Amino acid sequence: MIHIGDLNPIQQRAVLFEKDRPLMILAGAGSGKTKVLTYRAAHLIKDEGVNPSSVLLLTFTNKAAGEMLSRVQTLLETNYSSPTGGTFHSFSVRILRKFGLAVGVPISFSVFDENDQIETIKRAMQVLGVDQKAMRPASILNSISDAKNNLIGEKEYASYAKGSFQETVAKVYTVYQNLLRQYSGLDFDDLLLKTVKLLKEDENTLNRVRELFPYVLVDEYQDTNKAQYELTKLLAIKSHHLTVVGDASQAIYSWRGADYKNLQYLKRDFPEIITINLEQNYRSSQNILMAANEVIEKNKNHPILRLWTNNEQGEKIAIFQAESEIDEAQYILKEVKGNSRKGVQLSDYAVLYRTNAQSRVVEEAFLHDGIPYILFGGTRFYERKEVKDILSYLRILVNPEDEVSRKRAEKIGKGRVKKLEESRTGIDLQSNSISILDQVLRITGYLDLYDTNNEEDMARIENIKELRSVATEFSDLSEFLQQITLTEKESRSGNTRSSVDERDAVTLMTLHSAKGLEFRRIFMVGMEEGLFPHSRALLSTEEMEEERRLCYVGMTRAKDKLYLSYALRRLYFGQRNSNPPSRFLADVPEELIEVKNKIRQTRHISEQWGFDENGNWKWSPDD
DNA sequence: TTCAGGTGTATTTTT
DNA sequence: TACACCTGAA
Repeated sequence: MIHIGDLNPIQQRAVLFEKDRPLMILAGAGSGKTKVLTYRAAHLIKDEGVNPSSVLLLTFTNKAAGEMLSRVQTLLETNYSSPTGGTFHSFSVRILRKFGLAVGVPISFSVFDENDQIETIKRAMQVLGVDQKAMRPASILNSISDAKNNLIGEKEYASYAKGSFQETVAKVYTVYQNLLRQYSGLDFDDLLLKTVKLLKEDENTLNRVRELFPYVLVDEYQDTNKAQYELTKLLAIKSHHLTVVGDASQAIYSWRGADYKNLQYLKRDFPEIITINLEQNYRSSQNILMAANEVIEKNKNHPILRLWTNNEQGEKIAIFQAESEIDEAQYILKEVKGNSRKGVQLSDYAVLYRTNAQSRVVEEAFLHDGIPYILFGGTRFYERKEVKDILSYLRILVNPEDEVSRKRAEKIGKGRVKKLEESRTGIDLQSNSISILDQVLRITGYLDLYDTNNEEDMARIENIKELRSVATEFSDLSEFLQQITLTEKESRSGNTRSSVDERDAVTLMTLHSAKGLEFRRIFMVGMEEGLFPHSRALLSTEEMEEERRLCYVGMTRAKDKLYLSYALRRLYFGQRNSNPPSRFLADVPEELIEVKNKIRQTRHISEQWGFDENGNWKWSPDD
């Protein structure tokens, strides 16, 4: 038996719940959802005798997948092999490599990332003579991606298209798909789409895959899109061996096609599904939890778990009214420095903001005072120029049809591509990825482009070395290329900026990237109408609810202390604005708040703003 | 092939 | 304000 003594009774029930029945675990923030899911996987294997490789764990990020697998492994101890796990996308790649031919997917397809997609869209627009200034390729791609996420193919889209925009999209969509076929390329969305298509159309494969993975466990189910929903349904509808974990209140990716309603749809497709709610929170203080509850309660369109905790009441929520964005940053600085003397570490802090552009002011303040920080979300490793350059060489070797990569390679230098093509016959594509990579570097002389005395160039060379070390992990080149496009790597260069001890640093990131993480002390900055909630969400109830969920996610990251701040005047994209304080602030109950700035301590903030008796937004700063 | 200068655009970004 | 992208000239 696996040891479940450290779980609460409800968690235990979820872990031990009968294995042949579909189970939906609604798990609030900080309620131990990953713990429950990993324990359940371990329980199936160790106590129920399920073959480890028959257990399929699906998530959205490689990081989360990796962590789940290693946690299961720890629970199982050594004499068990690992369950199967990964992201929906990497799982799809594996299925398509093995069985994709049945729906016309070549084994060595290229995986097109967003950049490649845009390039292909541009090409399609060129073919059709669509003016790229009149219609932005990115917004066309958006519509196409949206359609794909909802399993709408180009023909079906064309039949629904209304108005000139959609009609153009429909045309581009068709040409785009033709180009992808020509290039032997699948974009991110196709990976899911084609896999669903394959399982729907080819019964042999469906049965085979069901045999291979009779037990399916999915984390963060509120983030699934239609394609992912269909995929899990296809896998589990017959066996009923499905466990999903999710929380509608933490759904913040609807703009990428995610639909928290999939949690409800599951009840329709699996009528015998049992729901277990995990509502005890182990992370936050009572005050933080109460405040977060009040904020999320305003949402009417989805179920809301009422979290509770045995933790201490804790400190009050600090609200700070800054004069400007610079003043706001100074406040953070002062607070961080003040507490560091009291034994609070820099790594206990995270500063969360709605938009990336907001990081700059905070960075400047930290930089000026020599406070080390880690900034999340720069250019991703596999999107760096030098990495993509080399990958484009490799991609044309594996898949000569890949015109997007060819174009990129030719931009580096036509001569180099020519040399590479001439040597093609001398390169054994069956040999190790790393040896092929080294041959490519030698043949193209790519490294000559960089000057070892130049600091920036050296960083690029470092990245290439990093890429080499990843290549050693894959023997098959085609598999290497397909998987790494779907993998985010921790990029070490250029992120930490300080000479001080690198391990202890404040974290700076967007609210979105904070999901799933926790910190002792959280600053949420820019709590202003138009910024957070963002101006784009102001007109739509749906989007406003998502902003509110985002606020909830941010607040529930904090264990001990939550700081909310806003600025009376803010310079944003070269414009000076005066935004009213965020409506979310007004939802935090008065008795949980301490107002940090001296100026307006006399008057309680909720008298200054909020909704008036007619439900209209009001704001009256007293100067 | 390279680079300077003009132009357009700026929400979030798991893969 | 800032920067990615495109264009055209050298």
